[in-house]
Amino acid sequence: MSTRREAVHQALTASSGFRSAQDLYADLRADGSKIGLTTVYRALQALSDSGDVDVLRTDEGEAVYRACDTEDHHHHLVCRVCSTAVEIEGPTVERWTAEIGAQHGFTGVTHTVEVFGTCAECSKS
Amino acid sequence: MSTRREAVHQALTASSGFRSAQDLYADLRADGSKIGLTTVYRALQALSDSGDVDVLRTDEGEAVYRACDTEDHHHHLVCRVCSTAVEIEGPTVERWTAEIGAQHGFTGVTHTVEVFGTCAECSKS
DNA sequence: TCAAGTTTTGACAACCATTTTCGTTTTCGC
DNA sequence: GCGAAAACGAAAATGGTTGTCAAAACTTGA
Repeated sequence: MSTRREAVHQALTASSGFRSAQDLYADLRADGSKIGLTTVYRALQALSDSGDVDVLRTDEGEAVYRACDTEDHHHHLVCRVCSTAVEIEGPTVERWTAEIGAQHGFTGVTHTVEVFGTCAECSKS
Repeated sequence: MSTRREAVHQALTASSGFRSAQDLYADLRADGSKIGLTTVYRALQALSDSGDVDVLRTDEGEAVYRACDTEDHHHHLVCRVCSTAVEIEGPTVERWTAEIGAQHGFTGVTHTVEVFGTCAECSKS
């Protein structure tokens, strides 16, 4: 893993939430790095290809990334104020989606599940 | 509801799957309509604001729309080949996501759940 | 240590879906 | 019909993301 890719990965790990490529670029530049925006995109592409980071799309269509603890299949509970995310697992949903697919004769069934809310911290204000 | 908006709504209803604004624009023009791309976007915006159509984002970040039978909260089982979608409901997921949120002290919990697969028809080939 | 080849990088331009702008056309109430 | 208000559409602007390409950095073999 090249230094630049490491830097991007580290910048991501420094946050507990989902960050956009532009966010990370701004962070890195603010830290004095001379990294280019193109390289940030390339690093994130590579990291997501290798399964080291998770990607999802905001309602506005922007791609946001997160360095998760586990590489196993999981979902997220995301705070819509501070964007902090908690990794969640759930045999319940896995079973449910598989059943739904089977019931309608679908094969190769996969799913996307994301839960949003306001975290305890942010709920205070 | 204006004529143009109706035309867009109808074009959407003609399909059982999710379509992008660009798709619908192409369809309408192919049918001889002189509608403009801007108007298609405006119509879709209005339709989704009023809850008449559902929106979701593809992996590429493109917005796709669907005219669903029910206006109630529901999810979709989407064929990744022909994009046909089946509307699904599930007390199971609703309950599960609410519990997950509560467990972590999150308030105002919502969720997005989409199931993908290859439909029976498309599985044949 | 040095030169040639390979990989990585980053400035800039290109892309493409979507939004804005703005002048024109259509619709509607009277 | 008439005029105000809403809807339209062509073209330009926006903004995230990707492609291009020459320069910089790292490898390798001698």
